[in-house]
Amino acid sequence: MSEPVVTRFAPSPTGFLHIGGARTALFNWLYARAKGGTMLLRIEDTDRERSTQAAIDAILDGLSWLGIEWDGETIYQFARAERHREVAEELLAAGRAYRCYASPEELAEMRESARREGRAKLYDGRWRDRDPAEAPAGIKPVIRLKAPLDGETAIEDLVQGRVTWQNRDLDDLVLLRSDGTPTYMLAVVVDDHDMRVTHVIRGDDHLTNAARQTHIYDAMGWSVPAFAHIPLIHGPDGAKLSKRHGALGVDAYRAMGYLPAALRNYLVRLGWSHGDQEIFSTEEMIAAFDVSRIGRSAARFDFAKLESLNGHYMRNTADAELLAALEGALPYLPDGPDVAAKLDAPLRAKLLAAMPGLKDRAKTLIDLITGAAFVLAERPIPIDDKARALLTPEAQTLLAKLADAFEAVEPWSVEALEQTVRAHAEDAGLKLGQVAQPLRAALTGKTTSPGIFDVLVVLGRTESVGRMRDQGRVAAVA
RNA sequence: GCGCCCAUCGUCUAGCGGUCUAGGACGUCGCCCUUUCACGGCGAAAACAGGGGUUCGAGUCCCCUUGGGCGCGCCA
Repeated sequence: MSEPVVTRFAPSPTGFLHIGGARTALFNWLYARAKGGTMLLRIEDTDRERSTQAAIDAILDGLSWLGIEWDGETIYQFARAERHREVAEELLAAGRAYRCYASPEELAEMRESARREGRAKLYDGRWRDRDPAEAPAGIKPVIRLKAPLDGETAIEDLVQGRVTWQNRDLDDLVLLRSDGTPTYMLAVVVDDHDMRVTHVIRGDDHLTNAARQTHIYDAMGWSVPAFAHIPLIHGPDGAKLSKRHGALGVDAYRAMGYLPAALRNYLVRLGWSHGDQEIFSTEEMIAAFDVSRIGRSAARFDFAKLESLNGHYMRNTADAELLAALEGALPYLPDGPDVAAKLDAPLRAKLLAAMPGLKDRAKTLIDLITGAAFVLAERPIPIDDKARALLTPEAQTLLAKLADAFEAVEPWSVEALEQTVRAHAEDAGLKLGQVAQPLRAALTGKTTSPGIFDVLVVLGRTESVGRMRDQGRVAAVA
């Protein structure tokens, strides 16, 4: 009965896809999926000076890493400039727009006096009804919209509610620049209309634009789409999260070892809620999502929560799948390429075996690599200071004896190993921990690791005994 | 300066006039589990910005103040 939902994500390729843009894309995508509609992607590349192919690639790459897929062909706004110009001419012909010959200096003056006199409207409309015959020679005009002078303009925002402006505060915006290129305001309206966009979901930094864009829709006699202006994401300090303030691109989150599913889950809960639910599978998100549940206040970005969520997702990912995710992320992670270079079938098998113990202790894929260092290390393995301190002469003696015992343990299993170690500890009058810690130090070079018997099993008899002998010492020598 | 938006624990949020002595999650702090570290379990501290209304009754509605944000380009 009602028309199918069409949303769009419309980034300008002047930088990477930052976290706010990623969430906007996510919301557009979720809404379209939730309503059985489509999400379109439009690259707003009309600023020829600042748009770059690198930025376009980064945005596309970021979206696909996040698992956000758009429908249909990517639309490039600049390619539609001719159509935008047409609409401007149409408006001009219909008397809904006019040529303005004001110079930059005049404009600056107008702005200054408006500000001085406390007026909202910056451009005074001096060419609005002026005879074109008075046009100064040799000056290329811009085309401005004849915006309504009185009354008010309102939008029924799906998130913000009814928002109203007095038309006397809104001036005649430029549609076409003096060089004949369309402005953003014109291009957005024409494209959204031509693309049959039904729902414009974007950051609330565009809220004021909605009023002015409404004027263009009205002038063309087009129906205005539904707006949903979502609150912005701020940095931990409450200031705007933007490129200028050190915000990160989504590629940075990939490089920090976050899983796309975790980032999606974190992002969806920033501004949107579904009762007390914190964890959402993609299917659940789609089923539960609605713009009416989006809050109106800005949120601060909290790395601690993202990290916690990421840990949750890692623990709940099957070992093989997590290993695959790790391998896929290796090219982007610090030291990742080194790991990738030495990753062969036997090593992969060891990592897989170690994964249950590793993933419980990791919040990010970087943690996973750090934790897996003992698997990756080659004899003689590096021993850190805290581990070194554990390797006292007594401990070294113990390790040597234990190594002898390990030669004979059958089978090489957690159970058999534990039995052997406990027996040794008892004989020596030591607690299990007093034996386990030096053992851990010799085997992993650290004071923390997965369960020590799991470590032994993952490493195998030869490697384990070898590492123990590297650190061990027979009593007679000491 | 002008316009618009926002305001519940440190953070993300639940709350849609009475069930709120305000719930959940992250973080913090205890305790338990324990071979380390995690994980897990249990528990604690922690918020309705302030002031006026409306109402029998306000975190929930209205107004003001304060605080924050966004916008005000021939950028997008």
